[in-house]
Amino acid sequence: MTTTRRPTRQQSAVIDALGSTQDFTSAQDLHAQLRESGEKVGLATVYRTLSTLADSGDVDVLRTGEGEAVYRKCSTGHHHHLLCRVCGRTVEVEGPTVERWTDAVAAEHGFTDVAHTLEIVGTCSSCR
Amino acid sequence: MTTTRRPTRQQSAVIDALGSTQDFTSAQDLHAQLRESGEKVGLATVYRTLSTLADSGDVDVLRTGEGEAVYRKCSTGHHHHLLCRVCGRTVEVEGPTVERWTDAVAAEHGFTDVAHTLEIVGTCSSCR
DNA sequence: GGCAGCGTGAGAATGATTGTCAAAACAGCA
DNA sequence: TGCTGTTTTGACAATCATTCTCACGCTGCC
Repeated sequence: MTTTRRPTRQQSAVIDALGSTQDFTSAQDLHAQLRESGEKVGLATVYRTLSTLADSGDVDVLRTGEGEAVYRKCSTGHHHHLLCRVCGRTVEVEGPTVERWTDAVAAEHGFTDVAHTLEIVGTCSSCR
Repeated sequence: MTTTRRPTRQQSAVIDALGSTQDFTSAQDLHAQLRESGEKVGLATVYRTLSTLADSGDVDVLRTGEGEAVYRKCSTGHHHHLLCRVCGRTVEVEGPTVERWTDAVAAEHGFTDVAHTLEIVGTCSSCR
């Protein structure tokens, strides 16, 4: 993967399937979905494509309470997730405060090219 | 589990081990740690104890990026890590700002029993 | 002592994810 | 168009955390 290549049929299928919903979807579900719609894509390929996309920041990844990785297309803007530990519901939140703080702290310690991940887990009002 | 019972030796060992650090610790690590310190506790028991504690809300659980469950004794005052992506050096940082912000955001969305993870990755001054 | 009930632990089972490797698809070139 | 080296794919095996199973031992009670 030295250069940017045109996505293959399988990769496009994965991306399309992911784009067809707003929800977080697991690799397994995505694979089953592709199967049903007639696309022949191997499970390993689904995983490979997803992790590549995740690496390049084109999709969001997080873990459900059961430890399953779930993915969602969401390219615009950097944001964080508020996750319910009971029902798995997620809320997207933005935090200029945090962005500024992390940058400041990193700079203070001489770090550059800073990236960060922040995940908030709690119990949502309906699962109380 | 109809009545509250006195914790067994094994359960106490797990609780103590968990209490001996501020960090989130995986069940596997906890088990290894107990082994090293001479406590004979089965892995299954570590898992059982941890999930019981988690259920009763005595510990926080969340998932690492690798899908490992990590546990921490519920308390305030923890820190985050600033990680150099080149040399792997880590710096511990504290952030009342972030703590306050996450709590506020969570509350705003009706979330309770909030925990969070924040990791900052960058390039440190010597690896520039 | 003897019995009942629960916690324990070794190892098997499970399920998601990753690794392996031969075959297929593809790009560039003659 | 046919050839060749490279990349991607996919069936399957391997891995790893976690959960399940079930015989065994401990504790309290008669």
